[in-house]
Amino acid sequence: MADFETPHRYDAHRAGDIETHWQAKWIADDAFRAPNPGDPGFDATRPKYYILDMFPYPSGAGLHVGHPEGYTATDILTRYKLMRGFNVLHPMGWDAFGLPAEQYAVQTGVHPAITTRTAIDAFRRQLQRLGFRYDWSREFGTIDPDYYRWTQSIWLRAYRSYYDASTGRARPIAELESKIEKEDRVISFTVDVGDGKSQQSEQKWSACTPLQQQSHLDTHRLAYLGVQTVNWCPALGTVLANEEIIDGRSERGGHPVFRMPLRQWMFRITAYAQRLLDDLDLVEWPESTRAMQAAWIGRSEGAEVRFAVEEFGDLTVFTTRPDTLFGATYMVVAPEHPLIAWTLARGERKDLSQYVEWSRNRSDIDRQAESREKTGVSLGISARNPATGELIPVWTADYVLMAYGTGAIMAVPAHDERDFAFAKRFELPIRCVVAAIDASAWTGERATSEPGIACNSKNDRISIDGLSTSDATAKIIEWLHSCGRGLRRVNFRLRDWLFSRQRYWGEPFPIVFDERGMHFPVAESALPVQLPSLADYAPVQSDHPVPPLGKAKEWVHTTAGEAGVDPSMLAPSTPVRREINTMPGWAGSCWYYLRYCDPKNSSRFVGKDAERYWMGDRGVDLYIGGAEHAVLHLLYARFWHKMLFDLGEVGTPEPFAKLFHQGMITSFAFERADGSLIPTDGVREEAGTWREIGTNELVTRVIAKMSKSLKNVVTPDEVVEEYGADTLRLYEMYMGPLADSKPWNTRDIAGVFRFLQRVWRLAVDERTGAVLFAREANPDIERQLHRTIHKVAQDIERLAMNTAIAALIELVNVATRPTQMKDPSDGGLTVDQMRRFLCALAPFAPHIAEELWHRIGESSSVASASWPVVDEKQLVDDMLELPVQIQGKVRARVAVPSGADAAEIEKIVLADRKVQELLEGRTPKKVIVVPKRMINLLV
RNA sequence: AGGCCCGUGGCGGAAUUGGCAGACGCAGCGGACUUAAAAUCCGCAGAGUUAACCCUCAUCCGGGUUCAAGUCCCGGCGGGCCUACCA
Repeated sequence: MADFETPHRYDAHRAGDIETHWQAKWIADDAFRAPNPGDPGFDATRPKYYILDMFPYPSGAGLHVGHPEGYTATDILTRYKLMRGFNVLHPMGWDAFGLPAEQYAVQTGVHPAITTRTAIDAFRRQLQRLGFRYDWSREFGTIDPDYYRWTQSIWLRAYRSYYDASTGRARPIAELESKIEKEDRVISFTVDVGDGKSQQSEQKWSACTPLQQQSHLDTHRLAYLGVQTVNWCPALGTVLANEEIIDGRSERGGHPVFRMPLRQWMFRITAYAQRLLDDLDLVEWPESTRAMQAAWIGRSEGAEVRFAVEEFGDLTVFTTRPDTLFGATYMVVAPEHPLIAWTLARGERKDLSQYVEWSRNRSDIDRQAESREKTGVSLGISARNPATGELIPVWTADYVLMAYGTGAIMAVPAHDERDFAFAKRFELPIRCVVAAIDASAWTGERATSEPGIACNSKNDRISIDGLSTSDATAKIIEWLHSCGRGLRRVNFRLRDWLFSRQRYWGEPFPIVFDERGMHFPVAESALPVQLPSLADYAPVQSDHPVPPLGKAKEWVHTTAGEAGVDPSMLAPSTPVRREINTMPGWAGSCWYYLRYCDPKNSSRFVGKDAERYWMGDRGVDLYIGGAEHAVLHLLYARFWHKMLFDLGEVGTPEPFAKLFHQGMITSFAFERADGSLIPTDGVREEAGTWREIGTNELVTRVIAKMSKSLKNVVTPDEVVEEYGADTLRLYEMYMGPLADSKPWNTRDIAGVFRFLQRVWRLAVDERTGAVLFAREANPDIERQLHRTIHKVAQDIERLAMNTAIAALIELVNVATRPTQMKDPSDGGLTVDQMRRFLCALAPFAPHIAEELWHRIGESSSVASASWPVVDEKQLVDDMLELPVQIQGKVRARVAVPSGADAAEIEKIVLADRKVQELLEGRTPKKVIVVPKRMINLLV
């Protein structure tokens, strides 16, 4: 409350008035619009800067104070870069399709089309109240048909493309098709044989049915229909990508997930595995994120080795340790491996079929719960070890995964922990074939997987005994190759990306099926395929996937002409059914940063000129968002971008040049002696300690995530109400380093609020409202002003907003007039100094800066001012006080001219009376001088 | 279990490249103003010792490299994140 004596004080009410006034004015003046090349007002002489916040997912709960942290940082940088003469693109929009919105809708009974719009409006309102300088004319949501029309279009491009391994890039599949047709190649394809089972077959292209031809092409398309073992989550009523599963449960909701084979739309992201790995070198990303992506891609080098099985043929394994081949005493195949079906077909094997059935129905959680006790069953057949010539037994066990490598392994129990545990459990032979480097004897108590020296590894034709692991590996691969039993191979952990979801709230696929089961794309001109409005959109909880779109019967069953299939592919009257799966939540966020460059374009997903200009040579200049997207979103978006790059649609190989993760904003909670947590309102403070209300027991303050149950959630709205948006922005940035996780402490907010009050008082008389200036510039303040502006600029560039603000506070503290000062023009800043100071403050606290800027007589916006020029001469002192160390301890300080070189400094210091006293007549044996830093005397 | 990151006053943090540890803010203490309080302004403020200066100790613990270590290296302890049968 403004005191009656100081009616012109900067308080929460005044802050609110100032902020809403300027926010309305900025919007009315269209001040945030960033023109594109060719637009009026576009200045081609300026360099571009594209700064992007991670796509927010507007939830019904609205913003909490964690959201604006990254947004405030990008806003500061945006405003700063504009003042530095850049054309800045800083857009905002909404990622609004997907599971959370749909689940919220199911819970509340309100259609997701309505709940998402409401949530978006609330988010936008809250963001605008903080004064963020987004170009709102570029705003869109992934649920806008004008947007998802292009999401579908890009998907179609992937559908129409294949990865050409010879050139290492994506190309139109029509090229592949005409080549196969011309050469009339023998092609392989899958035929359904009923019962959901299928078979591989092959013959010449010309002899194939169109369905068989399509089945073959599907094995090349980048977006393809394939049968995969999927992660089925009955509770969510949908399948999930591997990336969406944590500890065997769904990332959202923590429901159990089961594996089952299903025909689904996939993305051939594995084709890009090597490039996705290699190009991590092109980007300026946090090391931890690059490491996580590399680990997810999971490249391993090794060999493929073929073991002969009587009558069946070759059983192929992948191994990273082919040098241990002589130690392979048994083999294991995954329960889903074709060898199992083959074995079962040859005769009744109840134990085997029971094991396979049991392991298939076991969720991943069960597997983990049972602490990895190895289970398995022998197939009762043998394979020949190509190195030893021995027949070794073949087992099946669920510790071998069908989805990795070939789904089969050679087991080397002496040198692999898992194989060792299995061999012990089932009493299988263990043979040491790698001796330790230190020549210590193998104890047989545990597997040794470290590299060493090969031993017990020779036959009539080859010996690798005595070779190091790497030499032995090279030699055995060469030998395997020469006798046709194996070859060098690189394997990736990355698997193809499952892109279908059995949910309602997502982009429909632009695809239809005819009665033969062939799929046909919807023509570009017929896009978007609109999501039909469904009253009952709830997922169907069941043991088998039932997509809710199936309920839109009239929409599903249509004709090729109605659906928009090119008449040259299918006659318009042909009855077809639409694809009823939808795309996953990730789809829309894979390319939104491109759409921002040219959001209204109705003929392309992004205009070429706009894309070339804003994306430049390296893509988005700075991308800020949470580390939780380190793998999923960032990997998917890179993959889409690379496809578009190959197809000539975008100009950069990578989408995001520089990435930065802001830390999490946590909160305080209180912990009892037994470790249980107490909500914030159940505790009172008493002389620096905290006691639980009621029991009066001492509790300790701990850092915890903000959560409803702990009653420690803080929303931007309440902070804005109490202090204003500028204070909130300042506090969020002042808390600590942007990258760190830091606790919200409501008590500390007062500090930055008081700072803004001092800024205000520096320029405005609180009693009269008159503007105040110093009559003349104080040279010390002038010097510090230059230094402050210099430091603020440097700190913003490295996103160290906290120290930039500290520098601004220091300056204001120095310039503040003492209460006793009778004539305000005896202190403070001159109008010219005030102008420059406000420029430096404006990126952080744009509203108060704008208000004062106008009060001191400026008419245009402070945001369009140029960043103040710093006089280099003001940054250096004439004299420096150097610490003088004797034996490495600071004992004195000596003033030296700042330009003095080492010899001069030594002379001055040794001549100093205090130094001579401390030396007591001793002569230094050694003198270390670091100009501008310190001097160290050793006696 | 493995990989990565982190550990600085009562609290949030600063120290950008190995060079004066603790900037700035919160909380605290003292003073000025006031009849008084709030607000404001001016100071103090790592710990020990001291009237004060000095001095000693101090960046989780223990070693090491260096003229010099919060910063680099090795080994512990504590916390966080990621991965988790990937052959």
